Amino acid sequence: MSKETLLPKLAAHVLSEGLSAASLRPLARAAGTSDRMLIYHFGNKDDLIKEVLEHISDVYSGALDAAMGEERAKTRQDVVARVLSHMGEPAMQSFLALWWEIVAGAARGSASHKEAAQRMMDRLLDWLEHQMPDGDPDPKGGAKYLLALTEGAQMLGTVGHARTARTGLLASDLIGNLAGNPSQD
Amino acid sequence: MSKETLLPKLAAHVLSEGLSAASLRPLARAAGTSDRMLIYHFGNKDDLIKEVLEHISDVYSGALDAAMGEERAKTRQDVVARVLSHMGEPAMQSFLALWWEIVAGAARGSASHKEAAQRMMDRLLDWLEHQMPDGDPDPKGGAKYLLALTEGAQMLGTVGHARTARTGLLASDLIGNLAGNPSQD
DNA sequence: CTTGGCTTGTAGCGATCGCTACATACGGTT
DNA sequence: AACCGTATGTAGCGATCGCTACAAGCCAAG
Repeated sequence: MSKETLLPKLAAHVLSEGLSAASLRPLARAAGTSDRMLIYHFGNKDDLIKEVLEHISDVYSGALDAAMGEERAKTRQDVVARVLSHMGEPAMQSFLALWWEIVAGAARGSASHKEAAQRMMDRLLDWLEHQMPDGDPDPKGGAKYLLALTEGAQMLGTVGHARTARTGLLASDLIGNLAGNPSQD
Repeated sequence: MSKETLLPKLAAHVLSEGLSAASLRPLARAAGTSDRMLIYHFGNKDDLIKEVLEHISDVYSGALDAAMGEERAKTRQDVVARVLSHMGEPAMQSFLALWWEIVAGAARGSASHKEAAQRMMDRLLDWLEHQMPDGDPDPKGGAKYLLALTEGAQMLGTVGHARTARTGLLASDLIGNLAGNPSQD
């Protein structure tokens, strides 16, 4: 079984169980091989994780492409709503959990975590720029602004401050009418 | 040696080495005791970490109080500048690294991580409200808004997107003149 | 002085960690 | 047929993990 065959299964296991639970033997079991073979293919665990993260960031890029949305958003609030609904999908939950582990790794100085995180933010930023409304006065800067805002809101939701995040977005004066379904917390 | 004596040393070790490196024997060494005694005092590792995180969130509250600032900020951009300068201090770096580990733990479903994170955000939000400009039309909502925005910017900085964060803040139309020292990334 | 409850040291258990040594099997080249 | 590089299984190494059993020391109450 080749690396390329292994990577999707390894990625699936990392997504569902988390980086901190990703040790060789469980990973191998999930991929239908042995720890012995994982080391054989990837050299050592660090390089394995590195490649898995690269693989995941590629998959993530693909998911963004798929959600690229044929028609542009009309307003910045539409963009925010789109991001939130995209990240709120169940399929994104395990990715979101992994995301914070990657950020934590980057904060602790891991180069591979930082690279993976950087690539994903590059990609997300790019996606956001393409989503910006037609007549937006500053699409590039606005995308960066919305990136910070939505990521912060995302984090707040993760730690049980979804209500804070929601109220904060409403108070941004960009998102005047995000009416509808309430949220816990 | 009592729990109360131990906690600051344990907290210091967790801050400097990270949660993922916090195993009983190194923790005990750092606190001048034995793994045996840590279990004796705290029951098990989970409860130990829980108490350490509670302790740290108390210390963090204190640090916020100390930085409460005698005079109110004049504008929302002042508030953002204050937060950024506060979190940019070297003493805050290890706390920031720990923070993302806590968020990651919360995202993976750890109740104690989530509680600690919630408390810290409660406290930071409170601090932000007190920092809001005098004539602000919506201090409570505005604080939540600035919380999401600055936390997102913080995260971007952590993963090597400091420049993105900076540009995003500039483009927020609230932070029109954050002139001065440039930043990497 | 004795007793009894805190506190602590020593030793070790079973599990898991990343990784390696060694041997074997297979498949194509010469 | 002999050979050789790639792939794989089996076994185990030394380290670390969280935690526990057992015994000894300590110090105040009786």
